[in-house]
Amino acid sequence: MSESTRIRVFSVDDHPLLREGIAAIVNSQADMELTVQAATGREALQLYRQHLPDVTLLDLRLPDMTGIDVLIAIRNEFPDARVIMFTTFEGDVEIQRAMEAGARGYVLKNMPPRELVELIRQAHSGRKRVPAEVAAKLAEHLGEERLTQREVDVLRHLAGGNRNRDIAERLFISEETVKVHVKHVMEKLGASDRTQAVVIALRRGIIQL
Amino acid sequence: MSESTRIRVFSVDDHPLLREGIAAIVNSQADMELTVQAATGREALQLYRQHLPDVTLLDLRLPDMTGIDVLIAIRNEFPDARVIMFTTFEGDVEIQRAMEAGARGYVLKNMPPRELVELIRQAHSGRKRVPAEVAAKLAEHLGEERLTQREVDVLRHLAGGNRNRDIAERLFISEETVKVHVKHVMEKLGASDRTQAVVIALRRGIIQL
DNA sequence: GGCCCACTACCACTTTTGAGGTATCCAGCA
DNA sequence: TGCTGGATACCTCAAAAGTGGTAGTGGGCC
Repeated sequence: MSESTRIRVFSVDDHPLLREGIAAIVNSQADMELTVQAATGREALQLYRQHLPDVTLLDLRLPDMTGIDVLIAIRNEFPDARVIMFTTFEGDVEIQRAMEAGARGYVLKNMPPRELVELIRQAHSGRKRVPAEVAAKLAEHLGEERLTQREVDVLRHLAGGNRNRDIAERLFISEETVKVHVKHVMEKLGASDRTQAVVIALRRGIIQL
Repeated sequence: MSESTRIRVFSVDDHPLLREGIAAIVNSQADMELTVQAATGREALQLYRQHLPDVTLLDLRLPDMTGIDVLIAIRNEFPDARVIMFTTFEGDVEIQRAMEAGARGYVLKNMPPRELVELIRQAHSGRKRVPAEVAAKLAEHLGEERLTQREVDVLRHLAGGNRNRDIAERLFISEETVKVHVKHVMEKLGASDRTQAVVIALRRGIIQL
């Protein structure tokens, strides 16, 4: 296989040791090479433009911005960009948002190297695939109504330990309206009280710690 | 430097790609080598006995047990074991428990490779060191009273969305006693309500999602 | 023996939450 | 145009949470 047909892989992750591992695995394959690496979102955007890689492995948590935002920015400029989200986190909402933003895959970091390179090949050839494990997470909450922006706002304040009255003040609405939002949040998440709502939201990737 | 004086490193982590990265970095050093790897706690204990490595890099989150438990088990059998905790998580309570259990270091996974190998050398030569970043986390809550076992029990039930009455039933105590525990938890964590107490506890590594 | 601490328990009281319901306004859509 | 969904608001009422204080019991420690 000639140089020019190798899949050029771009790795974006703030863990140097993990990038080292990716480099080792990718470069051990005859049909691909790790062309360039980045540790932050800003760096990722800049280097993407410079190198126009074939496949990008993108971490969800970066020091300066979220992987989702990087993904959106890249696909905004380059709609054909083939990006695989590569992360430890498995909240179904994060998976869903990534796929909606045009990710070609969503892989957990504990994935065996063999499967990772296979996914890189699949993403490169245009297929959109996620491992069964990830798909299952997504399927868990398929039919469910998702939270509105306002509800997520209220949820974040809940996590901060604010009383309904305080939330009302901060959002410039009445306490009664806050109660309505809280009620809807609990209903949609299947929580029995605000505390459980926050825990479920954290688990599902709706809010972050 | 002869073969026999190389630092023999043991890596325990359920992320194959990260282990790959550690292997690459460690083996690139003249004075150390990655001798053996494990992906689970059970495996770690078994392989430790077989290989008696000089320095162990131990992940905090493993599929079958916590890294702390593995650390305790190892140091129970081999009190001189030199173990460095190696993890993404930075709750001060987890750091504290690891150091109390006899860890020689506590390193975040986003650490630059150069510093990691330096820490391996330091741990091997008997020094107990943590990076300033980690030490700062520890210092944040130095003088504070820690939660009792019972309080942590109650906290876990809080996170599950249980009412005081339900917690009382499950722990076979009165609801009034539960209230006392909840009050103490909130006081010690500086939380204004049970929801914030749970969020703080998650952030500090007192409970897990 | 005496002391401290964790756990337990009960009482009284206020504040906050959560469950009902109804209703208006506005924007987007069929 | 009429319908729907989201955000807003107000009402009532019961239940739960949170605050304050007092106190017994058993273990461990000086």
